[in-house]
Amino acid sequence: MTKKPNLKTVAQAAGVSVPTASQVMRGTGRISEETRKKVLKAAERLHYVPDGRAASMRSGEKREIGMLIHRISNPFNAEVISGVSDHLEGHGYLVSILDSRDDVQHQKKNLEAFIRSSRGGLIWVPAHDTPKTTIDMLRTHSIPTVTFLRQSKFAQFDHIGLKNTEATYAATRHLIELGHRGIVYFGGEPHSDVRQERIEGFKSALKEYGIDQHVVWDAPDDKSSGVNELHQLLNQHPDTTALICNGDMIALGACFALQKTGKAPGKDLSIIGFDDVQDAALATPALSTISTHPYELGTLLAKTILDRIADPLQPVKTSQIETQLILRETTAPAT
Amino acid sequence: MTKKPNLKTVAQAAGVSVPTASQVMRGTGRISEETRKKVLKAAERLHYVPDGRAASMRSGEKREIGMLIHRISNPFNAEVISGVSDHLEGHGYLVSILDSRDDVQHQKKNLEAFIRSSRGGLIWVPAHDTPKTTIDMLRTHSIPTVTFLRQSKFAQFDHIGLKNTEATYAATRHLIELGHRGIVYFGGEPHSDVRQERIEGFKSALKEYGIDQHVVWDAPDDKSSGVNELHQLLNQHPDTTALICNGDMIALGACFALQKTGKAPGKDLSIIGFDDVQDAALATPALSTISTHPYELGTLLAKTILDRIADPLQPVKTSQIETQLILRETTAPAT
DNA sequence: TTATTTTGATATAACGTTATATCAATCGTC
DNA sequence: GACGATTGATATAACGTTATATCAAAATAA
Repeated sequence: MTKKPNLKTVAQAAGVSVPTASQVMRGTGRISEETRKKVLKAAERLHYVPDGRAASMRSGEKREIGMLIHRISNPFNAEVISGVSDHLEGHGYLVSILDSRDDVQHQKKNLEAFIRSSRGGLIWVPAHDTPKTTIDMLRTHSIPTVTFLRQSKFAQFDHIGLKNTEATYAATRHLIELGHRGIVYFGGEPHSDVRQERIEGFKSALKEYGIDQHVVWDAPDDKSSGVNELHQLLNQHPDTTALICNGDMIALGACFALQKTGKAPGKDLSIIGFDDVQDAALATPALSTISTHPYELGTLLAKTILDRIADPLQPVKTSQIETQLILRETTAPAT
Repeated sequence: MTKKPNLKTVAQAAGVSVPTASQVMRGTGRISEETRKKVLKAAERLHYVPDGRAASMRSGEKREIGMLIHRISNPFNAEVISGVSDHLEGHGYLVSILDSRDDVQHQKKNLEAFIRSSRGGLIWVPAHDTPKTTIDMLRTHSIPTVTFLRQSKFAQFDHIGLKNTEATYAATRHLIELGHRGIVYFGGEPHSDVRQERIEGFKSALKEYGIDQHVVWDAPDDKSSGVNELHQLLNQHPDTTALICNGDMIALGACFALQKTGKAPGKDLSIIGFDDVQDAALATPALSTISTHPYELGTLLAKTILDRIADPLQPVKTSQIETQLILRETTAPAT
């Protein structure tokens, strides 16, 4: 087993100096065609691959961007990742993913390791209740950072969010115009800022139509919680005719629970989800929902962090992604 | 904005030499309590974080393990990742994920960047039709590598797979004992080795009971393909009474398609999935399926790569994870 | 011809760590 | 009180690159 080749090995094999070999590998400097070929041939023969650590340490360039997100298996996030990767790989970056599991302890550990590893930038969904110390740690090391979905309370990072308030406003308004009055906001954690924005839109639509009272039901954003909590909700608020859900998974769970009791989503209870995951369109009945544009969000994230890296001192930017109300089979006029 | 602190800064602030500061930070060497405190205080005050690149380059230790997988959003993979991370984080490693999207081009790019970045090891699901050149690249740089799920044809890496053949053998046998004779293997790509193993078990069970003829139906492993292809399958093979599916998603798709025509999974057609994703238990009717143990798989992967790193020359190891047939509501005696 | 620029390469130092060797000072031992 | 052992620190070099400065030789200009 031969030792791992480095520039020195290559240079010796090609009969040139180390800096010359370096220049050939990077295509910089003034190099004659003859020596260029010699070096490339030697590199090829030895299977030389440059050591990114050394290169990065000396040049200061970091060719890797990290994403730290709350749930890696979330299909929405997977689409965002695709958008980010496609764009950044085109610019010569490697994109790697860390999973915080929405847990501040994991997140802290990950960020510490992240800082040690000296990556070029961070695309981040802050975990719920991220403490100020964690933010400070990032700020201190002045790492180019863009957050998405959730915005940190404490620090000024570039941010790209969804038009949450507009989205639920439009959805609620649509339900009201279908004649619904008993509309409940279903799902999400009480302390979530994103959810707060959505409830904002929900409430303002109700208010606009003179409905002052509103019901918000807390529940985790997954399918099983939709299944488990629906009946409790309906028992406690029997005049409910429609749900605005905090996510598609809990909405689909609610659909299942409803069907189990012989009732039909749409006909007996109108349900609107959020995210437009693949299953939403495939479910029976197909779920009405709010579509965001995760791939485009990813592209925008990539552009934003490249801008931030290019000019770390520019003012902080915030943008919002448009959403779209998609009406399928789980929404119908109130009876 | 102050410059990023390094060991030199810290050492100066504490009035000691650089090596001393280094030893304090790592807790090695002989250091008096007094200087230890001085250095730690200075480090704290300056928010010092060591540069992992430099440390790794000098010491040869790599504290980061990469996972390169085919679909990051697959819930099965998400569980595996949890298992790997929990174990390796306990050993001081950072686990980062790359997504190959099951595309050999993406995979190649990712691996090249991976090699440049000098990580400590690779946990890998090779993309379909991974070419020999890609394998050779990995071999040449002697990166500790463990594959899972899919085994490379060309190279000898440590590998952890599922007991695919046993799993489908047991499932098929169960269906036969329920009286089924028209059993079809549904889903998967023709050139998949994993699938081939599963078909092996399927066929050998049939053979054991004197059923020589068998039907295998190719189809992508997702829900929509289950929905779309079921009727075609049933038209072409009207005597089908049971399906062994290549994955839960296509199985759930088949359930939906069946229900849409007024028939009932279990009663009119027995269906068994593979993976036991969260939705399998929540669906109506609940899906009978084969459970693998993704978290345990992850733990085993972590242990395996640690062993490989500790002793790169030890013989290649291969193991298989047990599976478990889980009977829910989509399997019933043949009528 | 001599002076000047261009070409193609190299020498040297630096990035931020850690491994190894070394060293003075303190300690214990007989 | 002379000797070796231990303690607590440091000097030096090395990891594999790249930035900068330098330099001889060839080409061009005056």
